[in-house]
Amino acid sequence: MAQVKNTYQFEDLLEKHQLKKTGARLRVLSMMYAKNTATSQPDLESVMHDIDRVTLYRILNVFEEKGIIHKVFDLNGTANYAVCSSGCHEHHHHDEHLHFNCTACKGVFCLNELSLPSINLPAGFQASGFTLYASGLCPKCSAR
Amino acid sequence: MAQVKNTYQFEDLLEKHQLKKTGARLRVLSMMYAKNTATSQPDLESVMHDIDRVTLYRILNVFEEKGIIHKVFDLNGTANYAVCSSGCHEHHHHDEHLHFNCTACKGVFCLNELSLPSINLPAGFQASGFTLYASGLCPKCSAR
DNA sequence: AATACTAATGCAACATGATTGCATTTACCA
DNA sequence: TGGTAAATGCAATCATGTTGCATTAGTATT
Repeated sequence: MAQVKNTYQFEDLLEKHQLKKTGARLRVLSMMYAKNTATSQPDLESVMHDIDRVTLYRILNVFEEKGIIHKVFDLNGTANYAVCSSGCHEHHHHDEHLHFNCTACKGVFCLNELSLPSINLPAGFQASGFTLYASGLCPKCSAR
Repeated sequence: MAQVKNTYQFEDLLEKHQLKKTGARLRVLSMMYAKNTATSQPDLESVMHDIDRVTLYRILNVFEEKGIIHKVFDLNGTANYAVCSSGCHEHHHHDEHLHFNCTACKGVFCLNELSLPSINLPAGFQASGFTLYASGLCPKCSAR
């Protein structure tokens, strides 16, 4: 879901994680918080032409390490990133929700409101995290 | 699960799908049926040095189209392929089972015996397929 | 068994995303 | 307002995925 924030809140967020408040990081944050779908690095590159690919790569990496965003792969296996819900902490992500891949618009939706039912694994398997993927049509695309 | 088959059965399998019985295809089949984890193309390349990358790529693609194997992404977003269970048909995969990624040995396990609980999606979303991913330690790695 | 036809393969080349090293710049604290 | 470590930009490399085309090989037919 889109979580509206202003620049001051983004600055606080960076400060909280001991990250310097740079223009690139603030722009990435504002873009990711403004949309309700996950964002791939190519998505960011197509908008922020003046920021180097490697810089974006490292921004996404450090945001993931700090628990600000989490990574989710789309149907092509390319990494997408979405703003974490409140349950995320550094080095301990809590993205056990449903990731919906729209086959038409290629959007990746994080449906945080859905909780996963408990799963019993076969003997010997020790799971540290679950992620449920669904593919199909998102509301906009299915309305056509 | 490892499904033991002999060469004649692999030839029948290819014939059934109107695919020519070539050495490369038979070797890929025997390797994939022999193991109980999913196989990436780099895995195949590291063993079958004499077969071209592109050939392996196309073999995996045609096997997936025919419903012989199905694709599953590992934690790095690279494609892995596993032998389909009985429920798979051409252009209509039935891989709605649990995919387990071992963070230690990097193995990808398809746990066909587990069926997914039913999921209620938010209004507007129309799902055509589900896949559940778990990450953690497989039996061998957790035993250490 | 020889032939012909189509599918399958190998090779070259290209595309995209991920990743590292290093020099330069910038944020921020003393 | 410097000084310092972090952040950025640039160049380069690697891995995987993908297409086109010439050659080879499987298979059906005679």
